[in-house]
Amino acid sequence: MSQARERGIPDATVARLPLYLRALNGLAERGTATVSSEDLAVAAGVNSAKLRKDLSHLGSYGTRGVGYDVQYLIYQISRELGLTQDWAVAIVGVGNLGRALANYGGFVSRGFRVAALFDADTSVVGERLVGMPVEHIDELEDVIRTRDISIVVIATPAAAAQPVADRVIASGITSILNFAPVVLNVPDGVDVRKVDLSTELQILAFHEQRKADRESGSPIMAENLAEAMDA
Amino acid sequence: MSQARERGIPDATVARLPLYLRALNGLAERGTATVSSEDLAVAAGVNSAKLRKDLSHLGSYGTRGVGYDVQYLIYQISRELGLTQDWAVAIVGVGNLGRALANYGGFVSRGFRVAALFDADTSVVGERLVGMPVEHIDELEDVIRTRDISIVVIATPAAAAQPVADRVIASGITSILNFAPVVLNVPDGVDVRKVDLSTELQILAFHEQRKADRESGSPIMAENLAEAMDA
DNA sequence: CGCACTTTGTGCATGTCTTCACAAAGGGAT
DNA sequence: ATCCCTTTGTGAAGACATGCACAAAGTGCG
Repeated sequence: MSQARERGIPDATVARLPLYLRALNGLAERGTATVSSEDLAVAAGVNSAKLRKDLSHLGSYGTRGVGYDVQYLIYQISRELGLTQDWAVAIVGVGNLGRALANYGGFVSRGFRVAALFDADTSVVGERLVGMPVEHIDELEDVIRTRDISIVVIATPAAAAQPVADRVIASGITSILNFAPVVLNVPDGVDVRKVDLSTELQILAFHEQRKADRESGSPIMAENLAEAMDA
Repeated sequence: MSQARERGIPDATVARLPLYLRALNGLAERGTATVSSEDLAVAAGVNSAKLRKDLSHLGSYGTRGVGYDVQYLIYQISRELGLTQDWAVAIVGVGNLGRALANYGGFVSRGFRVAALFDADTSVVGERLVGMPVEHIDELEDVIRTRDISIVVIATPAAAAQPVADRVIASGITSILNFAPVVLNVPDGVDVRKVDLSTELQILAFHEQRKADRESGSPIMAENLAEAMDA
């Protein structure tokens, strides 16, 4: 049995568990009862050895010669990720992105509940969205405490992000999902995850450029030497 | 000098270059002419040794005893990321998320231009957004070719994402930014980057749960829950 | 010029992540 | 019960990433 359930799941593994969970939910919907690491790995788009090692960090939940019980594995991963409880989430900033997030089905479905919406713009305050009224940012501290919010999503313009972060941290929040394109300055013990649209595009552009270079470009590359000389 | 500009910048480095670029742009706006690796590292939220090693992969652009010239470094990173040219981007799926993306200032500002918007819903087609009409998804292949689109952003519902991916790849696209919560199946040579809202939340929940466990919790409880589930 | 000071660029050690490859474990058929 | 087949869980090796610590390189002052 070894040290399977000792605390300390690698970050890289934690980052992939949601992926496995989604693949498993897909299988469950199609009525699949058990799945091998090989099949699940394909569904999740990873290498099967990696998948097995990842799952081994949670415990020994497979059956040799058979595979993993889909429902049981869903439960185990959900529990490990903390999705067997409900997390109350607040969204700050109700622009297009905030609306997209609020409407996003995946939020509500599994473990997360949008419990508050905030904006600084008084022409938006009062509007109802997914059954919730948009509240003024002045209510932030009160609402976080009274509604037991534990995760805050920042979807404000860049300039507003740091002040909002400071305020929610002062109210006891230690988990922030930041969509604003700034590096948030936070004290130890506060987790910030950043989702950045333009960063992702820039990484794509880098690879796209390299592909273009490879095709038409560098005379130094051996494959192209012959053609370069023909010209 | 050594082998600075040989091809092969580590992925981890590429992923951080956009971060440095943003920090540098912030400094440039405030009129800073040069910056040390230490100060830039703080602005970008990384370790200064890592920053220097990352930059060393691009070449030797610093001056010992002084630091880096802000404007020059901005140019060098931009060039490496391929931002000195304009990339025509198409957004497929004009729901709240698609609108948020289209309106997002960061897109246009630096190297990227929204050149087409598509949706399958005929009640959305024809609407104008950031000066572009929303076009019907049937036009996808034609527009990609005639407008020289090189990057496609998928912001559709989950079920539509794979068919859209298949079609854009058949039209010659090799760079996709996917916001739909599915693993896209693509041939070799096609780059897909995935942005997943619920994955990020789940990772936060994991860490939040661990913080809670550490304060108040018995580590044995989890084991018992699992057994209760078996019954 | 020479010296003191700053800051880069990098060799090296350390740590983390990935992948291979296989022994051990279970299922099912005869 | 025995054998064969499938599939897990993991030790070990390799690849990759990080961070320390310092020599080399530059600035500017006296």
